[in-house]
Amino acid sequence: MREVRVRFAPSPTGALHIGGVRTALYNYLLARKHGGTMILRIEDTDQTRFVPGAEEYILESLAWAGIEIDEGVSKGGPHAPYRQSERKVIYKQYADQLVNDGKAYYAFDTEQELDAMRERLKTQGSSDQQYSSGTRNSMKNSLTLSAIDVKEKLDSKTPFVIRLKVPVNEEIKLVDLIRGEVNVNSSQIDDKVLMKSDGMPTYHLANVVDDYLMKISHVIRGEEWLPSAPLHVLLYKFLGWEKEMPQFAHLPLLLKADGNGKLSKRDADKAGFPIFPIDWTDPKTKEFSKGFRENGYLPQALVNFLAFLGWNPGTTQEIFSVKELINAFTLERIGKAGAKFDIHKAQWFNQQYLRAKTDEELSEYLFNSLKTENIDCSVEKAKKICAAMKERVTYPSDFWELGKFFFRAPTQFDEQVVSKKWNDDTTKFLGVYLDEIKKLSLVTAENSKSLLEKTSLITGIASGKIMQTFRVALTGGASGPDLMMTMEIIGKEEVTSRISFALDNIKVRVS
RNA sequence: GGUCCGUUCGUCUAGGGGUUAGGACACCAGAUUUUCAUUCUGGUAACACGGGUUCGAUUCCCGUACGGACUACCA
Repeated sequence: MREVRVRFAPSPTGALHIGGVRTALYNYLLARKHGGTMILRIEDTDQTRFVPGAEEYILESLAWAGIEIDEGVSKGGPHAPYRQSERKVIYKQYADQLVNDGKAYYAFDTEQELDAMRERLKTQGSSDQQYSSGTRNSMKNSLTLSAIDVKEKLDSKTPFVIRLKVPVNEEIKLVDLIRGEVNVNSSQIDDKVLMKSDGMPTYHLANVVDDYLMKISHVIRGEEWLPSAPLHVLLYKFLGWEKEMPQFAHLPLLLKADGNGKLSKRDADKAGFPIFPIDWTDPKTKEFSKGFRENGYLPQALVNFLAFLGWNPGTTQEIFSVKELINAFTLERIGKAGAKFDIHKAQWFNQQYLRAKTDEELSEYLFNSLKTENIDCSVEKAKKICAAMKERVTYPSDFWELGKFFFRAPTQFDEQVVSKKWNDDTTKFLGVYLDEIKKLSLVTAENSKSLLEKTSLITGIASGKIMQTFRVALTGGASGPDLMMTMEIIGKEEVTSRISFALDNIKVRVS
């Protein structure tokens, strides 16, 4: 097997879609598995779609996800530059070569003329309106114009593009590592523009030239490129690079969770989950897109989730560290069908990764929230809270969101529980409990528990009957972690004042 | 419209000519628990359809349907 060199080649036109992150991940996994090289190339040949900040966004997103770049933009390397806009002269050279070899030609058609051609074909009922072997002879190009005319146009700086002269009726075979053999007849392919009138190459020329020059061994990209892959094969052939042609692997698409179709920001917004790695505000439209990072997803969890969208190891193991992923990953085990993006599973992965952390690591998350809330807390207390909350959080912010009551006495009480279960037994039980707890010097989970039993004996009320109202009195909410531990954490002062407050403020509803 | 790609529980998927079609998420139920959650146990639930080939097809082949991608001087 030749040296593995793969590339992730996004264009800086906005936020990096989560599907792009998965593509990058698979590239990265393959590179790491074979001790190869992961290259980041920026495909910015469309100047009209360039969005400032997008490249930085891509870099930051990949770094956050732990996808390391060995060579490329921001990193440098033997094949620099890695930004296509900076490689203009290189592409021109190969485009010229193709023209000289008779594999490509100049075309001078204006936009209006192209439109007219398509319109004409349409009204004729033709099934395709492509600029191809069937139409090129009726257009304005170096194939139909005299050599003198062409020279004159070129000299007078008439805008032109260079088009590939796609042969007629030739079977083009392409072996895709995921889909197997794909055959396309060349008559189906149009005379793609290789060089645009602004002197920039199109994606097709640029990616083939760069992949060759950068010695790419595997092209792993989204399925949307499959239809143009035969064209790329043709280009390799025409350029004389057939032997060095990389292997192709076209990844199945990420689809929306319900209904059909490609996963879009619209759908994600509607369902309330992100589809971009990190927050992004479009500098032009000011449109905001939320990110997985800011929404509390751990990068490892997201990576694990993403890896399983379209790939699986063939075992029942689901939790994989990046190292394990690298080890287990093979292109052969990538599926063919599109995968629906179900955020539930991502949440589950997030929970799993959160739970695997130590109380100490977890308390960092809590401290983050406490800092913005301006609340002081000892490390010991934070760790205890995290230990108690660990099994019930999905996101790091949940430690605060679900555990506010550790720091703030309730002012409101769960309506449902109060109206259903708050009764004379509750007030009686809590009254006695309050008196007893005041006698303790320190409240621990243990002694508050035995006090519970003691109070039960004194009052003759089973503790089970009042536990829910007890919790509401203490925390305001109907559910939460172990109550005794909660009492230990908030301490005697808080426990007594909260019980008193509840007793004074919750009205008994006579049923 | 044309070309290409795809189709196993609701979702991610394993499997593969003869299986009780397996796992995970979600969902439901029971158990545990001071509540909720956790945990444990159990359950509902799938081979798109029609033709072949075959003793036998969900698996192979061909169609159909459905879905998707592409069809720009965008990537």
